[in-house]
Amino acid sequence: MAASDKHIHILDTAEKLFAEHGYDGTTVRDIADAAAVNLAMISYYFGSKEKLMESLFTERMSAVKIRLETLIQTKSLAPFEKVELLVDEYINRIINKQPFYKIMLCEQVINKNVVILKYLKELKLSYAKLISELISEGQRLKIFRKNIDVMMLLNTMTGTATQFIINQENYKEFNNYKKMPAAEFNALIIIKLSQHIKNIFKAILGYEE
Amino acid sequence: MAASDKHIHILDTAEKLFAEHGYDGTTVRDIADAAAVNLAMISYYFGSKEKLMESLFTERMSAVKIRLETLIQTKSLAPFEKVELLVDEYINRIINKQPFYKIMLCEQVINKNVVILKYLKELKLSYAKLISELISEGQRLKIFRKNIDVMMLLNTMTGTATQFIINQENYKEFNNYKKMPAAEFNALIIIKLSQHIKNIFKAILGYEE
DNA sequence: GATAAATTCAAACAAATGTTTAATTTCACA
DNA sequence: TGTGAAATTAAACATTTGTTTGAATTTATC
Repeated sequence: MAASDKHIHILDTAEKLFAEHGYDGTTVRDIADAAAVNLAMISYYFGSKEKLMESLFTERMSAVKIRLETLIQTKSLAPFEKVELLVDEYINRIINKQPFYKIMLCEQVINKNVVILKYLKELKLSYAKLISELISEGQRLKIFRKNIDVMMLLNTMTGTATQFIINQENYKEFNNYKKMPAAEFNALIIIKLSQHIKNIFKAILGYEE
Repeated sequence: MAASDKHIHILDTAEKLFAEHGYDGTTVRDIADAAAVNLAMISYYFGSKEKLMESLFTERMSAVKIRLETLIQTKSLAPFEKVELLVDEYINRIINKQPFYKIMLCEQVINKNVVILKYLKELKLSYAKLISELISEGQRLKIFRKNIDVMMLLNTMTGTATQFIINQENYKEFNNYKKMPAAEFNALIIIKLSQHIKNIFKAILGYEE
């Protein structure tokens, strides 16, 4: 296995374990064993457990950051189309990257790693500003209602999705989805979640399609 | 200090630390030091770190459980009044008990302690069933729309509130609440959150006051 | 005030932790 | 094919971890 492949392999393994048992609940030995590499390789490649975590974050977040910057440039869409695009992309991302979003959630509660927290804060504020401008534009065009609490709306989007991930097994049980194959369930849930959030956005922003 | 007082004092201290640094990120020595009791007292009182955590959970959840059982009995309110009462109570509870809800959040992500997970699952399903019946009643009375995804609606309530807690400092910064005293901010936010969730419920359930 | 039970304490325990070491192996390239 | 850098390894390192011990102290009960 090439060095860069091993690097990626360790990150993938660590992600899985951090998501399952938390950062502090995962030992460097756990990661080494699961990735089938020597214990010392983790220090060798990443420097430390903490830096491995930071590597994982910057690696996984870079795509999000780039996408955000592209979105800011996009001019061709109407405000409500942009909002809905944003919802679709977010739901797709969180459902397809559940382990990472679990880690992110815990990391936000346990405010320990300042590097990660600063990184997350910047990204969040960028997002809030983007949507703020988007909504302002819609308000100028008289499509959106006035007095929108942008962050509260974002909390609803991210919160609903996050809570869904945490609550997934209960959801399956309650709605008799237990037997459905995982891929099919994921596809279904992406549609359901997106629709649910868009309905809420419509109701709060006050637009019709 | 009486034995039962010390018991409570240790639980309170542990709650604070678990919320700040997570279960695995908090050592028994951290708790003993912060509570100003001897290290051995924690084993003496609770048996183990794990059982201390379980004690904290059953202690904090018992009130919720009792309240839920009372709500199930309540007959005098209209369905939409019951729904709104439920929202109000939930938001009040989560805002006033933030540290505990942070712990609960992480504990759900990191599915380790089976005792706690089972406890939480039962309570959640009870809640979902209560609201399910509530909504069915509203549907019979033609007050609520048909085809409501109850768990998704609950995810939105708990998710929005949870996300708010996590995101609190960013929210303050973004909305210029930095200088507001904590008590005043909490009071304000309880109103804002409740109103926000109730608006969403109204839109999705489709009723008017 | 004597007695026994409950509480408190410093110290010790073994196991687990993140990290480093120093020797060995692998591999690209001349 | 020989050489030096990169990669890999088992072992060791010093701390930290949850828990226990056994003696000392306090408290409650008579």
